[in-house]
Amino acid sequence: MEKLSKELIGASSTPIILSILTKNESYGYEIIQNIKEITGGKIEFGEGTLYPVLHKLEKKGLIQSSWKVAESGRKRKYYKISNEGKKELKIEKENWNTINQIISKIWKVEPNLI
Amino acid sequence: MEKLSKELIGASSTPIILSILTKNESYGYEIIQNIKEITGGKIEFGEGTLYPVLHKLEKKGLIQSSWKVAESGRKRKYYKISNEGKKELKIEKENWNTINQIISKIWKVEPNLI
DNA sequence: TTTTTATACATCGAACTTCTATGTATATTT
DNA sequence: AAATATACATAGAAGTTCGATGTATAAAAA
Repeated sequence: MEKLSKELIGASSTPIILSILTKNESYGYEIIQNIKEITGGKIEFGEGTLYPVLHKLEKKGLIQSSWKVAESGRKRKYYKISNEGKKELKIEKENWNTINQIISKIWKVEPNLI
Repeated sequence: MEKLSKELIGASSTPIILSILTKNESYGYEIIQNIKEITGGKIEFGEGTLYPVLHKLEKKGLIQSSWKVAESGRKRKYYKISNEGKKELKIEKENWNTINQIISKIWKVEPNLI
């Protein structure tokens, strides 16, 4: 089992990013490493993929950014989740449960709530 | 809980269609009704959405089509799954399990195999 | 009988997505 | 001094969903 399909990546990227930002503020480059780590390399975002997603989420008001200077002296754009984003994450979780119930039924196995 | 997001639809459309065709041959219009029924209206494909997906799957060799005339006298394009399609469905199921384990972990609940 | 609805296929263009490539810049390591 | 890692950003290619539109025929309703 290798890398996941583009479609599955697309469906999971928003809830995964919002979940990460629920735990801590973070910035693009770190989020990429983080996702790679927690998925055991099964999801690897390129920078050209993740940054536009972050911009989209910010534009929709689900996350907010602010430039900060790290101890290293490097500038980083930190993102935090907004209240809107928390609501959206809740909806996304419900949607994920729904689709799981649907495909569980189609594949005739027990549905699994997440 | 209403209709599912475009992304989730996109991620699930291929496995759902292949699963339907694993049970019986079917044709576009019927597949649309079928999906609407088994998902309780949560997934509703428009014709302009489903037909291109079927064409794509056929082009990739996952399904095969043949025109037939129904008892009603109506012409229908029936699709059946190919061996390639069966292999693909297996992979898609594995991928679905993988992503479920990943997001289960992220959301800190027990992982659930489908 | 004429009109409407349901069935059945197809394509187009708008909007959006992912991905690879490219560009810029700075800190750290070799 | 050079190479690598960190950090952000955008552009263009390819692919997707979706509503709109078009064609055609069978069944149902007016």
